[in-house]
Amino acid sequence: APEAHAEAHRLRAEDVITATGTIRRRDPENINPNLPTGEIELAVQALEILADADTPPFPVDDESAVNEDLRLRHRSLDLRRAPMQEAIALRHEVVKTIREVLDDRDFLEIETPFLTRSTPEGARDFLVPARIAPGSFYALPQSPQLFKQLLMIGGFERYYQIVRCFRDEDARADRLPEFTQLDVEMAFVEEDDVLETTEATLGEVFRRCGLDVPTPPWPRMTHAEAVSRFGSDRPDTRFGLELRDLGTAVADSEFKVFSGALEDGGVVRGVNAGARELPRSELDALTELAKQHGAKGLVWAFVQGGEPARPAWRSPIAKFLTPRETNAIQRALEAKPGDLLLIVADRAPVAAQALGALRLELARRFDLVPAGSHDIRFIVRFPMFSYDADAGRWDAEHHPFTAPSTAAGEPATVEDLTDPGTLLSRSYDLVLDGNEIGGGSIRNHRSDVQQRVFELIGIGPDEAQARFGFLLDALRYGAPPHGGIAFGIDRIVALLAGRDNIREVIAFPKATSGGDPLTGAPAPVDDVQLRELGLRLRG
RNA sequence: GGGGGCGUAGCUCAGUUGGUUAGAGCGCCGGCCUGUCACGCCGGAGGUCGCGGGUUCGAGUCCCGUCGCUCCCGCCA
Repeated sequence: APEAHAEAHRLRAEDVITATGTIRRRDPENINPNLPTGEIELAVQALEILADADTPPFPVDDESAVNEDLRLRHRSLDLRRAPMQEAIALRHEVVKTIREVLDDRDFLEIETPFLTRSTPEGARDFLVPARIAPGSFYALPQSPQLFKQLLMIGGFERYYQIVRCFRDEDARADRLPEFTQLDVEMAFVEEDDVLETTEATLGEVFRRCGLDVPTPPWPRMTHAEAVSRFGSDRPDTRFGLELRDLGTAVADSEFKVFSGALEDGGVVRGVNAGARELPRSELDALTELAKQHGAKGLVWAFVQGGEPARPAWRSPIAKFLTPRETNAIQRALEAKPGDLLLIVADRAPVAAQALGALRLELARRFDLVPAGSHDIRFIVRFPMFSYDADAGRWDAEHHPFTAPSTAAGEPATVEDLTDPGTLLSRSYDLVLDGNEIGGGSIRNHRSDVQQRVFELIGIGPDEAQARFGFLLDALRYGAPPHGGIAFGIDRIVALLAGRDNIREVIAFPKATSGGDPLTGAPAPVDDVQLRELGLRLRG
């Protein structure tokens, strides 16, 4: 209609309208194969503008790259864009699938408190000042760990919850101060029961969302193997560049960097980066990366051709090594002429982390991950404790409620709990393409074992009672063997959606700073509120 | 707490060894256009160069500080 046509001239981007008319086929010359609706059109008889829109601060389309801070400050506009619509819908599909599978298996979704008690240990707690008890604080949960154990003791043998958790620590691309996890706990189970439930649940999620991972059961790899071969407890196994030990090859070396590291109880390890010609500047960048991960330095060497007149290596340290040593290193790394070798001599964990990081960097730089390939595996048999040199004591590697096991992998009894350094734990992580997407453990259901674990990490009976008394008390009244696992929903959805940070799959995420650009939180509060809480600000 | 990157028009960016009046594309505004669908054509507006200080005859450019965003180390039981 002419009136509608005239009205349509007033329309601007993002106006909200109703249009009434007749759907009809387009004339053949007007068909647009690029549109889903390209074969039809609406002949408008009446047009009403329900709300007109100011010019948006950025293009509300699918392809324009826009500064993320701006997007977050106008999130309602940003959410209109197809990538966000798709990500949020995918997120819904993921949690819906999880609920269906677990419901079929007779799990109950049970809520646990958000206002709870601070148990400093691990991450920093978010605190909420308590009006009812000035000077005291609630803490937001870092996870429902203790509550779900109480549910097991309380006779709910299959629990899950899709739940927000809070940790007051600095953010990362895959980590924000508040995040969502799928929390699962089961009674009368051992490791394989939890892992099988995981395979059933996430296997179905991946199947429905079109992620091509192997059919369960998924591979299990020990923590020791992961660190040894890939320099990481969340190895990306989709490409080679595996780490090799060179300790034997350089055992008697005159080269002080190698011999010194070995004498100090450290290691000399290396990776064969393959036939790559890197300029000095990029080798320096790799050295810098190794240093950033704690290594004192990085040795690089190009293996030369076989001509007798040429030295074996082009490398700053070539002159410090005997032909026997360079040959032994080459054998250990299966090196061929032209290969670039990267070697780190340091304490074992440092060498692993540095070489593991170099390995990932090389994969990025040379695009070594086959397109469309995915790998999923459980990492099992973690160390139970790690020694904190600064604090001079042992810490639980996973958390102190994890059940220990002997070096042979058998469940540990109180009598076994003597040398913290040799103990493993009954814990497991789930790793997808080099990303940790979940982790859990079999717990201590015997209070004597639990008490002993606390002792080993320096928490005496009185302190344990003060902080975790409600759990220890409950354990005394007969607790079933139990264990569980928790998964990072944000990470899983981000991986499924192919996004490189979790903010892209959260409707209203915090920024990396921890602040919320949308609402301006955190923000000061007025004196009346502070007074009610019995708080006064310093300064 | 530490290191790297970014910050110039509404958006995305360019801006040389410091040098006249800071540019482009898109968007926006006005005009023309009844078959467009990344429309087209003509015209126009729009900039505290994140902020503060310094060096200099002169600073978007160099120096110091600071704020914001981001990636990483530390941290994340």
